[in-house]
Amino acid sequence: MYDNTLKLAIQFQHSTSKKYSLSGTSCQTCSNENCLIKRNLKSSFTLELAKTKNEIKCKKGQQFILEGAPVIGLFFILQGKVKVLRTGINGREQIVRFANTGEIIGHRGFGTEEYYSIGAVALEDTTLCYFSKDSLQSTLLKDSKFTYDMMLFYANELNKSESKVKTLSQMTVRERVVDALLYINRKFKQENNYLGLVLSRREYADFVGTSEEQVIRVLSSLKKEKLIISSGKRIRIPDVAKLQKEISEHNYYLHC
DNA sequence: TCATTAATCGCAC
DNA sequence: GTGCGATTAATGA
Repeated sequence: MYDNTLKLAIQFQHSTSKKYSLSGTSCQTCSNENCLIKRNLKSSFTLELAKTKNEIKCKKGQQFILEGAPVIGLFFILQGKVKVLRTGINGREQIVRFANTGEIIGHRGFGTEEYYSIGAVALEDTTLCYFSKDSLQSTLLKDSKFTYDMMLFYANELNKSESKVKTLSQMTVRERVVDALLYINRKFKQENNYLGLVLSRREYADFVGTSEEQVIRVLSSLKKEKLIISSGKRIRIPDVAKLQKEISEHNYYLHC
């Protein structure tokens, strides 16, 4: 069954190395100050790495990492929003996390893994910076500061994913939905507390691990209780502290 | 506008 | 809590 994905991945690898040569934003002029590469540009090794950057443009809804495809490198989000998912039981998708501008995608597949264990889909038109596995690997071997920063990043990611396990296993559906709303709010904050990321009920369900119906029920009761304000897919949290109280009794103060 | 897709609700289990 | 199916709302060609 992986035949097709493999073929696609190879095609993809081909097109990224040929068509999208060094163009667009260079790392030096990039405004993503929290990007790992950007932060380490003082090093000559990283500067070398920055030169190998490829830019990839993704349309909304486009999948740029296929589950089970061979690992070809690492992606940084130059601009856009992405969901990272894994296919679960019965082919239902489980959204592992969301990623915003400046974040890294595909790092789990890096190193010993041969194939990506996750898929990634652009949630809006997104521009990615792509670095090949080889050039990244040689930089990591030479530049200890960069490697150290990567390690911190990995440690942090692991911490988050452990928190997520706790959330899923110990909280009720309602609490999980509230937690998800607060997470999206923290991560994709927008003016006047509107969530900066619009998700379908299905996507909320896939993220918190329930059915779409459950999400709908929780959201409409939250709306009745005036804890959220929503019109269609857009959701607003009028009082973040009040919503936080819904889960703070658990003392499990969670992922960011 | 109309057709397709998503959201909602009620109901049985 | 879960899952189906009917109804209604939203979206996009």
